[in-house]
Amino acid sequence: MGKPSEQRKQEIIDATLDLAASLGVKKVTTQAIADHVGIAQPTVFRHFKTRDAIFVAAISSIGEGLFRNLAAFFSGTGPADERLHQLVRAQLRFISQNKGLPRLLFSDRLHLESPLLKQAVQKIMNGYTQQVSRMIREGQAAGLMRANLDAEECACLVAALIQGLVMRWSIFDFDFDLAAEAEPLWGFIAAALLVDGEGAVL
Amino acid sequence: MGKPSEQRKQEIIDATLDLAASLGVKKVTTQAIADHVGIAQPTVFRHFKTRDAIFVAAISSIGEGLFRNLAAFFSGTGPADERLHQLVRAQLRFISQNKGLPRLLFSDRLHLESPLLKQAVQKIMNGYTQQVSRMIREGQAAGLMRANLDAEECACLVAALIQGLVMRWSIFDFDFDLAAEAEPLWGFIAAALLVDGEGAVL
DNA sequence: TATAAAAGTGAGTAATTGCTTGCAATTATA
DNA sequence: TATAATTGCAAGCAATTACTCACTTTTATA
Repeated sequence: MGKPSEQRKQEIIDATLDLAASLGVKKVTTQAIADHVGIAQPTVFRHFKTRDAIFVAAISSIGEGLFRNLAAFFSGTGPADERLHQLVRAQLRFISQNKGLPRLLFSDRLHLESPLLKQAVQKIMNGYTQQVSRMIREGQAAGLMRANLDAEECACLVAALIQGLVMRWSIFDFDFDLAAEAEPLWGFIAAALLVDGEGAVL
Repeated sequence: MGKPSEQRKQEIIDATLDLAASLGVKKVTTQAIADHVGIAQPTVFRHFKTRDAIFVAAISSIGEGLFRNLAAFFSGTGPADERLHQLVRAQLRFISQNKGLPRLLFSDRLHLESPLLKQAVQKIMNGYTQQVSRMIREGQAAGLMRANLDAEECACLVAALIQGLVMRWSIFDFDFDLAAEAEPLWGFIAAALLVDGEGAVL
């Protein structure tokens, strides 16, 4: 009967993310996945009904991984500004170790071909901005962040900053240290959000 | 002899951008381009050696269009902060009218398949951040922007903000008014960069 | 108007690739 | 051990698609 289904599924997902990182989404054919896992190509379809379903599962898997990594900062107990700082750092670190994420994020498979895949990403992004805007409101309530800011709008822009940075990283072939960008990035965000932000050093 | 080559080339480029905007890059087949222009599919290859060459030409064309739209703000005579504000506004307006740009930008064709295409984009991005960092240095010299900021780093982050916003726009099916985001976006940038930024209303 | 070059096309090729099918091997369980 | 379910695979189908070729039509120009 071969390996149990759940284990194989995860192997297929991992192979997909590995291959996406190194080859790009387009080249992640079901044959390539099968070779990487070490099974025959039709066997892939024993575990996923369609190729798209594999990508949806991969996005969900990596999304869950990201949230598991960031959950501590979303709901921690320290001051909101420090938690946001740590969040940015942890997020860039996580992404720099999961290059499959930007590959999937910037694929046209996501952008028009697969509504399901897009929905999965929209869900992740909405969850993220919701958590960040909550943190910003906490920071405002504590007098740490400027009260005249629209928390939700700011959360979107913080997300945009990170995504834009990741996109630059992807376009430039992952050839700079993404995690190292956390500090100047935080300098920028702090300057924009914090009450005493004008003193930030970038 | 049919239409002169230069004119047909532009028609093919325009068709490519139109189709990319409405269908996504993957579905821009040479057949679809030919249909859209009103010629036979092999005729496309009279004007471009390969399909990739069409995409490279399309990116270059839209990049030139963008710079033509922004040139006035790069080298204007007014205060640097006002020019940057207008730049952001003009850029979002231009992109919102050229949806083919994000489609190409977020395609995996760009991200791994076609080194030439990626090079074209890298060139555009480098030119952009160079101009913006020059503006920021002008703003610093005029005492408008915080002197302790690294102009180049800030320029990258401004670019990242816009790209991230455009990406969000693309992922959410172009379903909000991108141009309208210019003002809150500028509020955020102003808060981060300007000497009196702490008073900015977002 | 004659000519050559360029633009255009119908028909076809080769390669890729998602997915199916019929059948064999393996394993859980009764 | 017998049975049923699941996992696995070799072979192949059907569709797509970038690109070629032999040939015709159009146009510039000498």
